Amino acid sequence: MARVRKTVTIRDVAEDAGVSLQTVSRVVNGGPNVRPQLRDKVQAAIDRLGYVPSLAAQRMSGSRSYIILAINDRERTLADWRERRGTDWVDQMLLGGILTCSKHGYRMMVELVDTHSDHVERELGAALSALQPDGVILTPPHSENRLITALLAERAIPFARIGSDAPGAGIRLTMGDAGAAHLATTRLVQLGHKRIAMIAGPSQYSLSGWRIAGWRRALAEAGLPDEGLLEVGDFGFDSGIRAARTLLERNPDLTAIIASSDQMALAALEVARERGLDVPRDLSLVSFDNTPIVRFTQPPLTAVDQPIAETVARAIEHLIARAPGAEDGEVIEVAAALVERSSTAPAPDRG
Amino acid sequence: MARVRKTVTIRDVAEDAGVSLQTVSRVVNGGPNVRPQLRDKVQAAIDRLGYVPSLAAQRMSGSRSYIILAINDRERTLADWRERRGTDWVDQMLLGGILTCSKHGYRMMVELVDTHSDHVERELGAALSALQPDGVILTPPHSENRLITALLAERAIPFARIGSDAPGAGIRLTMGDAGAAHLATTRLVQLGHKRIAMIAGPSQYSLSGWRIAGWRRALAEAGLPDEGLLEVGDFGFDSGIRAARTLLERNPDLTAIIASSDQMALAALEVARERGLDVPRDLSLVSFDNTPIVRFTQPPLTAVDQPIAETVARAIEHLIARAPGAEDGEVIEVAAALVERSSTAPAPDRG
DNA sequence: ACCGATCTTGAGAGCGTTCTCAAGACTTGT
DNA sequence: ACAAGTCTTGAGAACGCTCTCAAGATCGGT
Repeated sequence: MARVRKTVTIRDVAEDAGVSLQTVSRVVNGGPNVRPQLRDKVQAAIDRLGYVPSLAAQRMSGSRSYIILAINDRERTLADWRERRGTDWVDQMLLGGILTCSKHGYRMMVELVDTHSDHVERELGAALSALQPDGVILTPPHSENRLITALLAERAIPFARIGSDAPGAGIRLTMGDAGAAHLATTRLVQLGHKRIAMIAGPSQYSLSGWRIAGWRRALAEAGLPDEGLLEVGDFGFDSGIRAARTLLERNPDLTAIIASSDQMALAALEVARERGLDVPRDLSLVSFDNTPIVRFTQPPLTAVDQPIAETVARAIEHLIARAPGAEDGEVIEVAAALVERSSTAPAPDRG
Repeated sequence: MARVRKTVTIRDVAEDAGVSLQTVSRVVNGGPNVRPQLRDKVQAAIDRLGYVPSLAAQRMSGSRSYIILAINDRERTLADWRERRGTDWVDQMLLGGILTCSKHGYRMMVELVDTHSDHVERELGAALSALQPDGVILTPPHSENRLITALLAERAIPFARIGSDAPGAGIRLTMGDAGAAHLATTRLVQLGHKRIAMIAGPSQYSLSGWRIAGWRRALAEAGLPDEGLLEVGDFGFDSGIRAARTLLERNPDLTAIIASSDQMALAALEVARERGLDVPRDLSLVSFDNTPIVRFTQPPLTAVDQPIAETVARAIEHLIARAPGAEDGEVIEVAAALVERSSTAPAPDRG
């Protein structure tokens, strides 16, 4: 039986190096005003003993908690997960978060919260009290929730809102939704398409509006109409089926669809198949999100890649470093990219 | 400007209820020996004030940290993520973990560790010192790593190893790999297949061996040969391409392949396509993992669904509850299921 | 009623860290 | 060489909680 090793504390290091606790603390935190010689001696002791400060104790002593909390929607996450749909937001956030946090000595935690329940405040409040995070990242639809932002403001916890339009406290980040929709639409225009429809997300999401705006602007610039070419879904597969059917029935001359989620794009692909339309020969398709599944459909889908991980990374850096310009109310835009695969092609020749 | 609310501490509750800190603590922790009347009074104060204990303070005072740490391989996770391949392990673990943890008042954190670097110990040691988790969950290949298990044993941190054969400390959990491979193979035998190949994972992974064993046993039971029908990949797409080509060239009468990962199954599908073989008419295909992508291929793949989330959930419950039978060295088996889709069919008639 | 055992409650220390503040060691300017 | 700063270091309190231990309240048996 190996003897259980006692935890190495700051006191052990102080004794080993023959200095006070305070000096060790200063060295650990890179504080100023420590003579180089002493600093080296302490650092040597730290390395030798393998000392790492206890997060809990650091938090206790009134300094930071070194925890960033990401809030996700429980219902949607669980549904995605249960149906093995791919929990894109969660893993993208988590990875972007973990990487960025660890770079700065922070940790990321994910909290699932019920958006629609009356006790959002209660649930979130409990998490905040327990964890006392140094920052919170809100994704849609939580980033649009007034109750939540008010709660965070009241507790003076810095937070970042991703994909929200609502003004107010907190840094805001967007993933260039309008620009991406504009880009995708313009690309389809270049390919000769004249009737380009959009299946949008629900209107409660600010990003739905941005995408519609980008699409409209591109159409207007090309002198193309948008009447009858917009349908609204809920990001899910079934809503995509309904929307795609409606669009294709109403517009016999439709040659391109932009869907506001991969699931809805998959649904559009399915509808095309059931109507005997070949993608991309008869119908071009662009989706939003670029989750792993769209690479393996037949054909692989052209998609707008949402830079979730990068956006979260940016959010975290502002949160912890209070990076220059991290004023409340500032808006940071991370650009999305269009990944062209095989679901887009020149418009069919209507000879 | 709303006034910033001060954190509610146990002291506030004690004052409000007119009792000592200790009594509040007992109520919060469900301690024994508190008169019902007093308990109710304290509970009322807790509810009124919205008190939630600080995790950091709890940890400090020598009790538990209420943190479960899951260790994942950094390299593999990052590669999966960068290529938008779907980080199945991460999100499945995370979700199973978050759900189970929150049910018991715990939190889950994910740590990415370099398996192949010499400083695994250093990296992991730092995480353990900082977080002081109450339990650690190890997935392959970390669950097979002696250095890691020794480190955890030395620090007396309970840990669970998923998918490892290596004896030693810690609870072990498997996802019924042998059984699942046996099940899949038997199903193919029932469909009339006589030449059933396997593309296995690397031999360092215990689960590779288990799957091969299950496959071999099923073949033996059916009186079928296994010579020349085994190829080894590294779970990745490219290795699957090589393995599938080799198998099909070497065995002209091959009618079924079981791949030990979704990526390798996708590769086999690709190879079938390039050789003009129709799946499932000419070749049946079964994959392992059942990540979201295999539902959207053409045809959708029959797959062994790895119950990662459930396994993690079980691991956590043993770790925190020290559930009955959580003896070190115990092995818990969670059964995997076969999800039949359209990549399997009766063996072609060799007339 | 009385004695010992058991319940219930509270007081005080301690967990590992950082914060505040004060004391001593150097500088610098004259 | 002396006063007035500036650096460097350390002592002690504080953070919010649970642990240990002791004191008072209550109970059961005679």
